[in-house]
Amino acid sequence: MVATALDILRERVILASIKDVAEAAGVSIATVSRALSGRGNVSATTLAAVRRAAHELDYVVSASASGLASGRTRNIGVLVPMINRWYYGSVLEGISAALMREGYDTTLYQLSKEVDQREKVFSDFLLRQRVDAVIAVNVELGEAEMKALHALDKPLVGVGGPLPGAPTLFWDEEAVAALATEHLIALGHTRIAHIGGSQETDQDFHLPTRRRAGYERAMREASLTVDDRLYLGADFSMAQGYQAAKQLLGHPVNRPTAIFAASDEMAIGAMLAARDLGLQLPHDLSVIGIDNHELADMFGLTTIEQRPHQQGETAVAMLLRTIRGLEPAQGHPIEHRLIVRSSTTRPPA
Amino acid sequence: MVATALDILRERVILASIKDVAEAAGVSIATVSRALSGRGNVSATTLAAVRRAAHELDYVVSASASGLASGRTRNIGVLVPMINRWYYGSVLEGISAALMREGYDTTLYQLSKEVDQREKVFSDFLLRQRVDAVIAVNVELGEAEMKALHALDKPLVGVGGPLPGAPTLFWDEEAVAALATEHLIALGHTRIAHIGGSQETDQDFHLPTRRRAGYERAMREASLTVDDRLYLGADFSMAQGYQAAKQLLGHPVNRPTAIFAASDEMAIGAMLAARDLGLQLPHDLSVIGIDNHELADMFGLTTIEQRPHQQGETAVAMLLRTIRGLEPAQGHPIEHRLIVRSSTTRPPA
DNA sequence: GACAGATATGTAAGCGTTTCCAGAGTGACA
DNA sequence: TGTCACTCTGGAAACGCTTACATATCTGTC
Repeated sequence: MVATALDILRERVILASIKDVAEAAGVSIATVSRALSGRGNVSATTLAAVRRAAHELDYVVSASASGLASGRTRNIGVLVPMINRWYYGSVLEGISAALMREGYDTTLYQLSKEVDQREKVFSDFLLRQRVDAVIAVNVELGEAEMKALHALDKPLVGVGGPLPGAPTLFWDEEAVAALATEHLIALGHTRIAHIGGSQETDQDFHLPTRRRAGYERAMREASLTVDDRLYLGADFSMAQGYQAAKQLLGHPVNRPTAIFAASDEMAIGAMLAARDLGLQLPHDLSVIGIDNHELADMFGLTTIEQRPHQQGETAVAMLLRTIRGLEPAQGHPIEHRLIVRSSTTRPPA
Repeated sequence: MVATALDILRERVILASIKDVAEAAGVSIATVSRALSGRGNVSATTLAAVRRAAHELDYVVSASASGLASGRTRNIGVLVPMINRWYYGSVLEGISAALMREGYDTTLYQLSKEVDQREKVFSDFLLRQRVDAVIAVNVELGEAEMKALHALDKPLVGVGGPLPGAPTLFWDEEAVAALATEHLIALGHTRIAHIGGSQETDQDFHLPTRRRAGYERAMREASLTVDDRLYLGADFSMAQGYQAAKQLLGHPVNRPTAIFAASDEMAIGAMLAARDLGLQLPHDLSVIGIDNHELADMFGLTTIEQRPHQQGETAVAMLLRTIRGLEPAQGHPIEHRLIVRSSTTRPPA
């Protein structure tokens, strides 16, 4: 019988257990466990022998057995409301890369819109004793959910959203929004519109409200009137940003000279709308967004940078401090940075 | 001492074990296991008693213990090259939602660009016996990696990329590209440019090459000459699509009347470039992409739809068939659909 | 050279399940 | 009434580790 390429693939490996390693190295299984896990004293020669045996047998510790015996799983649960948006994808990439570097697995719990599915995450999935800790990304939790999370009695870190009772990496949303607005004010704009969140988006996370508050504060501090007709809600997507901008710019009276959008995607939508209306950018209209989305550079969009990948990495670092029993990390604000590109300029004379 | 809101959160739950449930229900632990897992015979009354006891004690089976004893983990490993792109995020959402519905956890293995990290996925992470099966999304695996994957001897399903020896959900890339090209030909175009992949992108997955082949086949079948000057490589991003289109359209001689881009993002970049050059769309230039990206609708982009969320769901269904011991699913092509919007029209007279 | 303290190793008791096996009970049938 | 087949249940042996405890060996000190 001729071995085909596929036959070779089928070549199956019998997994070695700690016992096999112990025999091969000529020591007890307790010593193997100590040598490989780095807990307890092992002489240098024994350590070397065990390592070599383990390597030759392709031994990898069984997660179930180790987890059952020790209560540690080397696995972290990550709670996200969705995955296929640039922000969440980037945070996840950061988290997953950092965890892998530290030898941890990442298991993903997407909080579905379907209520019973969402409930199951808290009542079943997280209770299976599969994770050592939880990172919650930008999720607004109900009281029962918070209780369930804390009842796990496992380290917990929040990213983005507020997470009562747990260290959280948060953006000072108000300050960020104020900064964006102040940038426009400093350029001389007075009629500044804001495209923020809608009723709907605000239920998920209160961020739009806080950004709007920052915008209004900056306006007032500059003694500019806040005109409700210059506020429009949208769902943070490019398409709705486009719609909202058309609405704002199409009105014959008192057209704004600048738009502050609560996300880069909406800001880009606004730029496209202005162009379609025949406005010259940035001469006739300045636009600023928030995120430093990967598309911002291409559109020359002035924005405020948040680095989601970095946030994911930082959250992992905070979590590991706690897991390793170091003084637990404190929640703290994420730094932000204004990136000025070509989409903002002085208002037309 | 007054209980604050945070104190309430700290209220800790002692986890019940199967023994507690057995005592509460007045049966043996073996019976509880049978009742709750649905394996083996249990009388209706016993079943009810066990269920009630389990519910009252908030009992959830320990993943480690169950995994150790049975070898089943109720956890699926998902291999992806990256996360923060619309396509991957959407596939992941589909996979994760479908798995959760079935009571499975999803653990994420992002194949890093760093070689040693990538190697660790195959040599350590996947061998920890933490997963029951693996879904590989659009990853081009080396021979050693394929061997490692098959050596796990666990069900394996591929999405997108080719996965020798495992059922794969794949796109007929050539047919899709040919269809896009034929759409333009049918409208009367003869000078059709193609923006495809670059050397670099092709190393990751051979998809750009196959798409180019489809384009050339369609051209030849229509007796049109394939002009190498009408091919440009890019990295599938909007920015590089923009650059490539500027290059193609800026040339004074023999400007193409249509562009087929191998991704919607590149196609949108091309549309923006054309606009910036003062061309009237779609009159002066037709553009077609591939993906039906979430932005395609807003830009009126004609495209060929692939539904990544759906693909994720389907992959899970295929996997579960195998896990459950049903006749394992066969790999098969994903259906595709031409969606005609306003970005394509007849060439200028 | 005796002894304390540190270091290295082995023994064995879990960890919380699943599942094989045996035995008890039940009903059908001759 | 005895036998067989079937359903239901419990006892107990895994599953592959970690770790408390006991023991043995090695330092250095006086």
